[in-house]
Amino acid sequence: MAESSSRHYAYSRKQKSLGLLCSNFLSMYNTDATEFIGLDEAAAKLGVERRRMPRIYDIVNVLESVGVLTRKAKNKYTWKGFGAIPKALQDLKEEGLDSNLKKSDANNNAKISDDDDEDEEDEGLSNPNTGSQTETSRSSSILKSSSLKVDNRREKSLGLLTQNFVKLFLCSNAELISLDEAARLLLGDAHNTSVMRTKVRRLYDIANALSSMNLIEKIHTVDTRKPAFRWLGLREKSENGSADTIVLNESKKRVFGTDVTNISFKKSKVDSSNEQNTNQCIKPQKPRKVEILSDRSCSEGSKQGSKSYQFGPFAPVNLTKIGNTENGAKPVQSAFSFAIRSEG
DNA sequence: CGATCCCGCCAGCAC
DNA sequence: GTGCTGGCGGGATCG
Repeated sequence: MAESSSRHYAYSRKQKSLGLLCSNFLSMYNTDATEFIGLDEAAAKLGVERRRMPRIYDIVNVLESVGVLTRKAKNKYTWKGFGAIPKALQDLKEEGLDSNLKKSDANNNAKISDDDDEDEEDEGLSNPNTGSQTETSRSSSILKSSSLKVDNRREKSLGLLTQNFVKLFLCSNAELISLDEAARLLLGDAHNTSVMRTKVRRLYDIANALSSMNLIEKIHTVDTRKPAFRWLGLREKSENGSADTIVLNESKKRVFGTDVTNISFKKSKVDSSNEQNTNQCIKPQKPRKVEILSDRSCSEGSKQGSKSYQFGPFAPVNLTKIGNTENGAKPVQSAFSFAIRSEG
């Protein structure tokens, strides 16, 4: 139905992309009338074949990680809506910061060069609102050496990876994060290509889903080949939203891999095949124009007073720039101890 | 068993 | 051509 207007080709991968599917999913359910969601029903309405059911699971897992959904039972979810995102993000942020503080507490607070990057407990990653918990092995101590088999899958789940990815933004002063650096941070460091590639692959899925929610946005730098993602969070823009200009001052201009000297903006996927969606408070896929100046002291912090969860001036530590993104790859000190997990 | 969903091959597509 | 993107589905795991 209704092929994309920009290209006249019959088939385009973008029509089946995860991001578009996520947008359609949100458009369909982003109404206060929504209460429960059945996955079979959702798949049928969205025209998703049985074979591509895993894509539905992918989306749902990402949405659940930011509080939009809550798994109720098999094939059944409760719709929380975008209004639940701030709380979920706040919890995520606290978890991330708390995890970092505990980690660096042992040593002096000056440096964080932790030798052992495999001791961190995985609690603190439990999902925020757990009305009726059935599992959540909250072993808040080091006595979790028995049920490794069960936790192993959870550690690699898309949902957990999503939360850790979001924490990267919430708990750091980084303005932009590329998927490579995110993968490197989330893995610890120095991994073989295979593991990295797999992790990056998952991050693509997550980033696309988060982009469709406008929580993040893709940015292309002119220097490097690789793009990065910028955290948008929940910002209430004027509904007009015409050519918002966002200015980054000098201090925020640090990226994980690269200097942000010139940034060309690029509108992420977003095609027009998506028909009219409801005029809710938050609609997926809004075009945005961003311009980044070289240096200009904008109003620091306190972007919006009413909302919280914006970048704090604090930030853990040493998330300064890495030397080079290329294979010279300085192993960044793992400031995010919550995410590090060395499988083996 | 069916429901979930992790993994990574390999093709599409933007430079 | 290079290499970033990401559809796709096999197969492992869960309940």
